[in-house]
Amino acid sequence: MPAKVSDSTIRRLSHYLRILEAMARDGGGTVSSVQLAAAAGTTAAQVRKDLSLFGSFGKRGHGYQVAELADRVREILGLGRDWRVALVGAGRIGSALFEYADFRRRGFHIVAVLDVDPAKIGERWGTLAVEDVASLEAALEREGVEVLIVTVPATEAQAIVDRAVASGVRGILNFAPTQLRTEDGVFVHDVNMVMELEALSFDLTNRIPADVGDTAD
Amino acid sequence: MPAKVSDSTIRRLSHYLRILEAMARDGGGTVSSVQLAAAAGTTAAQVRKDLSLFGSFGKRGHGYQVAELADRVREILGLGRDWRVALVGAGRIGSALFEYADFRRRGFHIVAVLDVDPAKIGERWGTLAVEDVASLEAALEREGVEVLIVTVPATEAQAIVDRAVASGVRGILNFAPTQLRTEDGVFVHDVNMVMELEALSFDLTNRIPADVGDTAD
DNA sequence: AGACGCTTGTGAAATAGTTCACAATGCTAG
DNA sequence: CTAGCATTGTGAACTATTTCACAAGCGTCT
Repeated sequence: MPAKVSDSTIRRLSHYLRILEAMARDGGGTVSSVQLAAAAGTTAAQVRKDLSLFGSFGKRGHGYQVAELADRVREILGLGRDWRVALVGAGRIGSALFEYADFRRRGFHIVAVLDVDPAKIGERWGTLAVEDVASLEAALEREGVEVLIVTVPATEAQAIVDRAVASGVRGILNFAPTQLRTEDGVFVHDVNMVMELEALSFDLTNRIPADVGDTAD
Repeated sequence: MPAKVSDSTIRRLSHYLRILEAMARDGGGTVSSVQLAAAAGTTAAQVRKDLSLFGSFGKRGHGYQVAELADRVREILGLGRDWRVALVGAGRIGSALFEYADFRRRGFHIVAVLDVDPAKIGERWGTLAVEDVASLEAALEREGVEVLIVTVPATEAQAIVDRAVASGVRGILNFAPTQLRTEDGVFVHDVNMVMELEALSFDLTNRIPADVGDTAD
């Protein structure tokens, strides 16, 4: 593994992978960096640079073998295995994620669902029963959970994450709109829909192509 | 408006805003860039640089007035108004977003919900009825929609977006895992949960602090 | 009123990320 | 077996973003 891989490179690899899988379904044999870049909305040089960080996967003059490159990217991203995931927060968003087929398809298996709400505890979700978040540690250890999906209110997220980390969780997908603090070696990725809407609001307000001047301020 | 504002700056402003609002609730009078940076997980210089792009909001020696800075940031982000939003895709995720209080709180009002599924069309969602996506244009024009939230399958997203853009939509929050193509002046922001999980998978696999060597490849 | 302490606002330096441009092939055809 | 074509892999140039470091204030205290 190269010492320095930027976050944007990883995100692009994930994007390439989705495209490569679609191409593989369409029976595609080879892709050039130019084609892959066009599909991903980036440049050919960027594609080649991204891939070359991890090895030499193409053939000069011919491009990349679609199926093989997909395998390599999957391997780089660590998707060659299954991940055991616990979902904390059995609300609307949690429920939507639980049903989200793309997670399972990528090897992320939700093996426990927890909530504080007594009305929810005991509900059957697929083959699982919603458990009391009081027994978080027990559930995480029982199921060998490594990744936590957090969809609880912002005020409760930190406490839950602290407990989960103490129980061995090392990766967190955080939907709570709060800045989580964790020790080194624990990775947190945020999904913040409000932030994206606000960025959209900024664009619509300030990045209008022509006319609006820069008279403000 | 300054000519060049990076996307990361905007995302941080959104983050600052959330922190400032929490501080305002706690009655906080002033913040220094150091305090704000600590809360946001960035540096004081970064905070000052971000803010200074838009004006001079602090007082030397004393920091920023919490309530006032929050107002300014809200204004920068274009949040001083309400946005009329349509939701296309009345599935699990759509339903979760519809109930998501933080959207409304920020002035994003869902004024129409559409789907293709005949079983869903006509369902009551709050004060709205789910409409047939066939009448997308009519709904968008009737409600004066400017922002679209897309939670349909990847295969259908592009067609819907094309129609919406033709009907005057200029901002799109895209949950479909696909690269949307739009004309200039239309802003697309993606929320890609699978990508975040894959980035997490990469981190867990490759960024383990010590021990794992770089023997691969 | 003047000096002091604290914190902003901001050029300049440093670091990170992207694009360019081309030599190094691998493949195919003759 | 050699020439020609296409496309990779990659140092070097460029651009963007972050961090540094410090002069410019603002308010307070004596």
